[in-house]
Amino acid sequence: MYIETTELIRSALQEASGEEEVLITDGGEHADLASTVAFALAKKRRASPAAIAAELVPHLAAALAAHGITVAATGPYLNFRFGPPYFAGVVQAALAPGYGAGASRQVRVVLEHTSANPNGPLHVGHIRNSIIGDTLARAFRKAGYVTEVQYYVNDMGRQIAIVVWGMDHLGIEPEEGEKPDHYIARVYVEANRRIEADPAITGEVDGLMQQVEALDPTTVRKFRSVVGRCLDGFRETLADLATPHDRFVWESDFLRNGDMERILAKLARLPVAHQEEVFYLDLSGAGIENRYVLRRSDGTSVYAARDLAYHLWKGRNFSRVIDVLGADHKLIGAQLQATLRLIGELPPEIVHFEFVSLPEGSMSTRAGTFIAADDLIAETRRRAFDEVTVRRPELPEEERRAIAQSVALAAIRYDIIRISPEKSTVFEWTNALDFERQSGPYIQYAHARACSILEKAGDYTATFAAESSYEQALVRQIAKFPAVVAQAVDELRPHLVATYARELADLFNTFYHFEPVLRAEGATRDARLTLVRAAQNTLKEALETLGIDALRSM
RNA sequence: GGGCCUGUGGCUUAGUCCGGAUAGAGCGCCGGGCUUCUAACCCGGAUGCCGGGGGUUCGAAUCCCUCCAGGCCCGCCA
Repeated sequence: MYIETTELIRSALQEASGEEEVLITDGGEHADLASTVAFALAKKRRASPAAIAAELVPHLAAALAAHGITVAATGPYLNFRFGPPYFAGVVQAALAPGYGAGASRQVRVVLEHTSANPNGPLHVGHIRNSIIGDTLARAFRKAGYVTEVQYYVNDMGRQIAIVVWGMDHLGIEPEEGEKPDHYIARVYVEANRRIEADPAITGEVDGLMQQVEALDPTTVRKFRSVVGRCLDGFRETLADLATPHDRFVWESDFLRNGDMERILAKLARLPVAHQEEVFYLDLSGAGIENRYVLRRSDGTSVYAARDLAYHLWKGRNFSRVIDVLGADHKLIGAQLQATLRLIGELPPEIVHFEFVSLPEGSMSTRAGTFIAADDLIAETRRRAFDEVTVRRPELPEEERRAIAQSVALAAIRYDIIRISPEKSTVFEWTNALDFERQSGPYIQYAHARACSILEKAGDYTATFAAESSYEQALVRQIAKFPAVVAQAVDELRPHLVATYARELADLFNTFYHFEPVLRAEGATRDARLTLVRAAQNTLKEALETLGIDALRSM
């Protein structure tokens, strides 16, 4: 309704002004929609913007009256107000299950996120990747795209070789009940310590890497075992965060199936290819001065070579390829894109997010200075449980536990997704554990309140009217949901959904605070209940797009 | 040194791509509201030369130039 109405006004403006670009902006408190086209026309027509605006009004009014839209000029601004048909239409649309979805389209999208090295547990930096990626994937699906989510498993890198060396030489055993990824981190940290003390070990690690590249069965088995164990740990964490993957793609598969050799052979024939000790590409033609090294002097391939094969495969099997990567991958991402473009393959669209650090400095798996996602989840659940127990002591423990789990997930996901990806952040416990305004639980709470009102209401007749300014403000926000989903997808900015949901909760809270629903009578009661239902459904759809449970009670 | 990202009240942040009407919000602070639909809530108040400077424009947080500060990258790691 919002999108359609905007288009209606756009064409009316184009018609009336003769301009292609009609400068539509949000009307704020002045209007539902506004246009500043009069400023642009002022120069051409050598008249004052206000006079031009006033002159356009009758033409616009005539064109839009049938749709219940009124027009007024406030100085140079053309202000449009949507009428009762709009408000009624919005509420009606918002009652439908799945509100906000775009028309389903036959575009296959592959979205890669997280893809952390399996050398230690996921930490609070990694899960920014998971949460941005997963929210984006949910938005894509909501917008109507067929979306497959993949995790690219780096199962043959140096880090893994270091863990394998540690397994063979250090005799570190898992502790009772220790998650495998945490155990592997201990081995990795200790192995690195040994390497620092005795650089000769690096030679042994190199040997392991050569053996795995040569597909030596024993070495391959060792690598697989380490990676598989770590991944088992990741899967638990990712399940806790509700950031699932449809497929885990193993890097070494592209070595085994020959894809990597094929693309390297193809690239070797390019004029930008150079073989001096190492095999590299000169991408200065694409504005990238750094050498893009694909093969070491000992003949083994580097990560970038396998990644090229992986992306070639994705590009040939999907019509859009999206990667969520840390900002530290910007250079290698640009090199990957440039190379694929060079050979006429589909390059990935990359969403980069900036670093998460700790107040005391940056996080490092190797140094053991990180906050594990598992610890964050456990602590947040504890806090949430205490909170639920204080508020709802009458509920059985099992139910409080279940609510706490959803609340904790909401707090964690929202705390991360609300921030624009390009902003670097510092992880603070107090922020992560905040369940008040501008938090996930705050939005969940608004939804639960709506559910509670509806439950107590019993039967009512759906009635579409938005009388008060509180009701209208709420309807205006409800109307924008489909546009917000579409925009989040178009611009690859999932945090727009987070901002939207919070504003929706704000407006709903204000509305029901001032407008009694259950105590209203007759048609007013019906209309308010209908609006509560529309708001509840929109909140639910928005929360689910954010990967947050829309609790009916909390 | 070069490249990319960021700089908005004490703190966290939306808005910046696509320039418009008094820059939104949360935390914290001050003051109010629970015999009334769950107070994880609501209402009111104080706090901003939108990093500095220059420019473009009728109009700049938003575009351009420049300087400053912070983060990241510049590996035969991933």
